[in-house]
Amino acid sequence: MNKQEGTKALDAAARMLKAVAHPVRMKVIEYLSREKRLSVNELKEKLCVTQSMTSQHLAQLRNTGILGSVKEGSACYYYILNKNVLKLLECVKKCSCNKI
Amino acid sequence: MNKQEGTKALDAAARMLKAVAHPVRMKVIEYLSREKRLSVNELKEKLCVTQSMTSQHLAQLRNTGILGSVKEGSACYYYILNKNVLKLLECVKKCSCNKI
DNA sequence: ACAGGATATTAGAATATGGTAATATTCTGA
DNA sequence: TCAGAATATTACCATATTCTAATATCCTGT
Repeated sequence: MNKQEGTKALDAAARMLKAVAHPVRMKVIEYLSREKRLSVNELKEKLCVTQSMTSQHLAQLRNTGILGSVKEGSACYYYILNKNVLKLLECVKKCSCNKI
Repeated sequence: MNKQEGTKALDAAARMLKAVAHPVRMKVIEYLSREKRLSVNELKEKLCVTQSMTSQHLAQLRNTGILGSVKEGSACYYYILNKNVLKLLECVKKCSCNKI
C-alpha cells in the first residue's frame, strides 16, 4: 500500500538494462569485449550504421557509465568501463536463446 | 560494410532486455521469484500501482514469454515462465550496484 | 592558414512507451 | 438474474526513443 524504499537501486538497474537493450548498443559491447578498444570510425564500419548514429549510441553508453573514452589525436577510442556489463551480456544471450 | 546475419538473435535478446528494463516489471519478477505465483490483485497491492497498469505490465511480460498465467475462477495468477530471467535479474543487481 | 578527416551536436520527424481514465468482460454469490 | 469483484482492453495524452540530415568542432598534414 505504501510507497516503498529501495526504489533508487531498482531505477538504477532499470536504467542500465535500458541502456544495453538495443541491438546496436549490444553489438558495440560485444565488439569492445573482444577488441579492448575501438575508434568511432572502426565501430561505425563494423556496425554498418551512420557516423551520427554510432556517435549517439556511444554517447548513451558512456553517459550510463558503461563505456569510457580517450581522445588520441583526432580519433576517439571507446572501451568498456563497467566490466560487469559483460556478465550481463553473457547472461542475456543464454536467456534469450532458450525459450524466448 | 555489409548487412550482417545473427541479427535475429540479437534482436530477440534486446527485446527481452527491454521487457525487463522497467522498475515495475522488475519488481514483478522479484515478487514472483519469491512467491511462485500471484494474482493481479495481489501484485497490484504490492506494486502500489493501478489495476490497469498492473495488467498492462503483466501483459507485456507475458507477451515476451517471460511470464505465464492461469485463470482460476475470477482471478488470474501469473508466474515465471522463463526461469532464465532470474539469472538475468541477479546479474543486473550485481552490475548496477557497483560502479553504476 | 587551410583542406579534409574524425567526431560531436542539433533539429526535427516518426514511432514507441508509460500512464490515466473509462469501459468491457468474466466470474461468483445471493 | 443481478450486483459486484477481478481482470482486460481501449482511447487518448505526454514524453521518450530512434533515426536522418545538416552543421559544428577539433585535429593533422601541407
